[in-house]
Amino acid sequence: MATIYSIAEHCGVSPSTVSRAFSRPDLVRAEVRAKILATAQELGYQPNRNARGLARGTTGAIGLTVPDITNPFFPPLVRAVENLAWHQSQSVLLVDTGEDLDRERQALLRLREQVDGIVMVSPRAASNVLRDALAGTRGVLINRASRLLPHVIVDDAPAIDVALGRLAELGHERVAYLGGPADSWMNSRRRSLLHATAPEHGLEIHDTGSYPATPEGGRAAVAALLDSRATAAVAFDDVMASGVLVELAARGVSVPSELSVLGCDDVILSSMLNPALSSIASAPAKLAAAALAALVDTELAVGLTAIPSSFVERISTGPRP
Amino acid sequence: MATIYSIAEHCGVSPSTVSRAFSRPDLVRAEVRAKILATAQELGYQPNRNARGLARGTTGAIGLTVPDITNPFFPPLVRAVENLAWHQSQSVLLVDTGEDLDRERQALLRLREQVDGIVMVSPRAASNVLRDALAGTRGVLINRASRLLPHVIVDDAPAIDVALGRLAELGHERVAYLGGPADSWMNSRRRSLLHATAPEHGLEIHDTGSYPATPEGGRAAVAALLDSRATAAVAFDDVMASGVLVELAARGVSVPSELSVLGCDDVILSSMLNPALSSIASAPAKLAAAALAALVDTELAVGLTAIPSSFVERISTGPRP
DNA sequence: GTGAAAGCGCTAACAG
DNA sequence: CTGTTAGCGCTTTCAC
Repeated sequence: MATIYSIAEHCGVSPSTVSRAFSRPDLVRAEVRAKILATAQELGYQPNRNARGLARGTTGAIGLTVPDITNPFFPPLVRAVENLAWHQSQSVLLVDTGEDLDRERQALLRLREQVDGIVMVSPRAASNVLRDALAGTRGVLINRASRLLPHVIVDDAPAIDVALGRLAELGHERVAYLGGPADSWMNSRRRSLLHATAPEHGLEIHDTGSYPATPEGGRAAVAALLDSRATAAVAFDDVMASGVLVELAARGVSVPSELSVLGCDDVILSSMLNPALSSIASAPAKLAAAALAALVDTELAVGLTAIPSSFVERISTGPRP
Repeated sequence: MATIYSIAEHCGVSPSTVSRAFSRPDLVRAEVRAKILATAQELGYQPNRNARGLARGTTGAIGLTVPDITNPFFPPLVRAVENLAWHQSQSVLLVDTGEDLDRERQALLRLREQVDGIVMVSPRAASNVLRDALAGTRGVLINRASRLLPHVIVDDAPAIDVALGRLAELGHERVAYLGGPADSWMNSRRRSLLHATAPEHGLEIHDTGSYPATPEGGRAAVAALLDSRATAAVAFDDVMASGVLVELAARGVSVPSELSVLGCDDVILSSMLNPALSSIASAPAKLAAAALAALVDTELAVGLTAIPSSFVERISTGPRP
């Protein structure tokens, strides 16, 4: 394997010069540098990251923890993080915590030794636990406020405002909120935004309770939804909403003519459903970019970056029956 | 930060003893070991992986490249790989190549320096390019045969046999195959399996051509499908099939009463669709396990591990109209 | 500009 | 069983 030594020998210079040619090119005479880079190329040299990391105290990698990559909300986020990291020559260490708080903590302990910073999606863990597990390693929370850690969240306010406005325009008066997991930060957030925004549009919000953020959760919520006499429903996320659509179809309730349904997150899935789901869209690429920025920007010691969401109207929403 | 030196000092032993206490516990007297482990715990010691990697020539990480993690086929696979790796104290470096062959090659060059082995999902790249980029680093291909690299593929034969048998039983005679990307290995494989298996069930396969493996690809395939006068259609994958369902609904063709539709891969999505999609299921967890095993098992120098698939019948398939 | 030398934290012979 | 001694490949003063 090519090392700076083999290159040095090849070029008749010292290893330090080769090292400089890569890390501080300006400190090396142009022709020497050119020669070094050329033979590096030729020998297929790739710096050994362990060695570099050991010497520099840095790793060239960032950690990314998600609760369940199988949830369609995450892949676009992971993809965006990976992409951005790639372009800054960083690698991404991914860990799927399986919604297991203890495993999540373990993962942070393990990751913090091998990365320069960690992006965490953790809707449930107590943030002091996270802070302690990080032990000084830079960490950024996604979609979760915290007084202890920098965080980046999608701000659903604008989209919720638009969505409710649109529902009002369509003649709806009573809107049900099909809640997600009670301990999820985004769930509380969405619920309170709905309640806060509804009056401005002359709408009434009816809470149907908390359900798992799964298709089954959505199906289970339908009974309460039908009882509520609401003419439109907002589900905690699109995955739940998919279950709602399935269950409504099974019960012969047609969407949107008898009932309007909207989801949140606008995952890829939403446009594949039948009827295509109207949704409150987060912007995963922006979330990722903000998170990565916050990982570096120490100004933002414990700050918040908010990414505005938008409302995507498809065909699961229509006029009040 | 705690190191083996601080622990050694703390315990009045030499650094090497501390090192052994972790890597070769049997070589250290029990009480000494206990003391070391205790103070390690107390000091919050975590071995520095760069140092360890440098000294051992090993990294404790494996690479995983996927073409597009946003495709629902991949998250369960990624999850399974990550999970298994976790339990063997390995980390996973993920890279999403964005279906870009050149970027994929770059990624391998970069990864090979920082991992002990690479699991690649690469339906298109020439396998000699992959082999060269690996430059000796152990690499395993998923869902793609190769004479140059060890590989693990799902063997669709059993499930296709069952599925076609079932279609025959339901009275179908003419089945359309809605092909995926022409250069995808799995696409050719599925097509030939269908053609090979159909006669045994008295079925005729009609190829409708190649389409992108996207919902739009599926929608686009519908025209040819309807022209084909087939009464059942197998799509290259579930994502395409979702588009087929959408387009059929738009055209007022009802599934399964007028046309049966099946997908491949059985991604999570499939059960959320309306009607729920019958699908030829790969077993991502088994794929992952086999791939990881193949990464270690040098016996399997350039071998093949086949994972049998199964047929999941939902409600998009029914009797011939 | 460039080289020599020390060291990042850990492992792995090699002696005892 | 345990300590001593070299490195692993790269970065980084400090001289020249």
